[in-house]
Amino acid sequence: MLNVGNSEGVQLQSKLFRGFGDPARLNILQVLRNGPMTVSEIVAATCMSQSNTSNHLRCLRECGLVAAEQQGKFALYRLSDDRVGDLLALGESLLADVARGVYECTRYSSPQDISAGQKIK
Amino acid sequence: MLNVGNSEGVQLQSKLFRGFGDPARLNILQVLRNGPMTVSEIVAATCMSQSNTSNHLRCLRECGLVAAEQQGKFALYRLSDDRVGDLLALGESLLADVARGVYECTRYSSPQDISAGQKIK
DNA sequence: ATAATATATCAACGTATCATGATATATAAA
DNA sequence: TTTATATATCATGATACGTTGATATATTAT
Repeated sequence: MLNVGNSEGVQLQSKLFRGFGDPARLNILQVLRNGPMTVSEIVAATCMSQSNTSNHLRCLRECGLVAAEQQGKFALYRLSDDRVGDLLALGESLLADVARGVYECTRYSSPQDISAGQKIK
Repeated sequence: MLNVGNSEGVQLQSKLFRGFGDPARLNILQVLRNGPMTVSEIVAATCMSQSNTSNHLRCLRECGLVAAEQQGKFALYRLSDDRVGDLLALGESLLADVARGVYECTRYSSPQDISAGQKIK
């Protein structure tokens, strides 16, 4: 029953950033910077499965990071706000200077990097 | 600069954003916006345990989001780059417009809100 | 009508991740 | 020296998360 990040603002903001913190969702957001895309196009661009893409799109849509527009049997998704792209750009700018540290960070970090590395036993 | 859109760039950037996506780490980053603080001060400001704070500080430090300076038996932490604060500010700005959606998003979202939060009445 | 296409939904399982708690290290004071 | 204070480390248990795969829904074509 710990109260980590007890402030409502921190909780909400962490959920917002979590939208950017998952590789699959970030991948979707990045490809949408090129302009609106249908789900099929996003699937092709990200090489993710259809259900996985749709699952994450729902999350991104509910969180207001992307917006969807139904067009016949297609669903056209777009970044909902310029600041979403701004955040991605700012993240890129920052990453350009801290990339080495991020890459080497193994604690509380990306699972793929750990499993790809040597196992310690 | 990074070629975002490729999978490696997305992986790295997702790790970067994950630094902001955890409530505990975000809490630390937010309090550090007020200026450099020792670990004890961060512990007091965030109401987190000492070991938990230290664990997350290590991650943030290794990822280059914060910098530490040893001063006697104290360790003074600060945000490493202005863009870290910029990202937080931009997140707040965006959140001001999408907060309702973020709050209601239950899939791929913050665990504390579900388990510790009050049920819908 | 049926079939094909596009997207959404959701349960379930494997695993990454977090907080804890004990311990280690280091510096400063007594 | 011993004690207190400050911070770091790390194994571990609990659980939240993401992918998969099956299925549902909806629209368009035949």
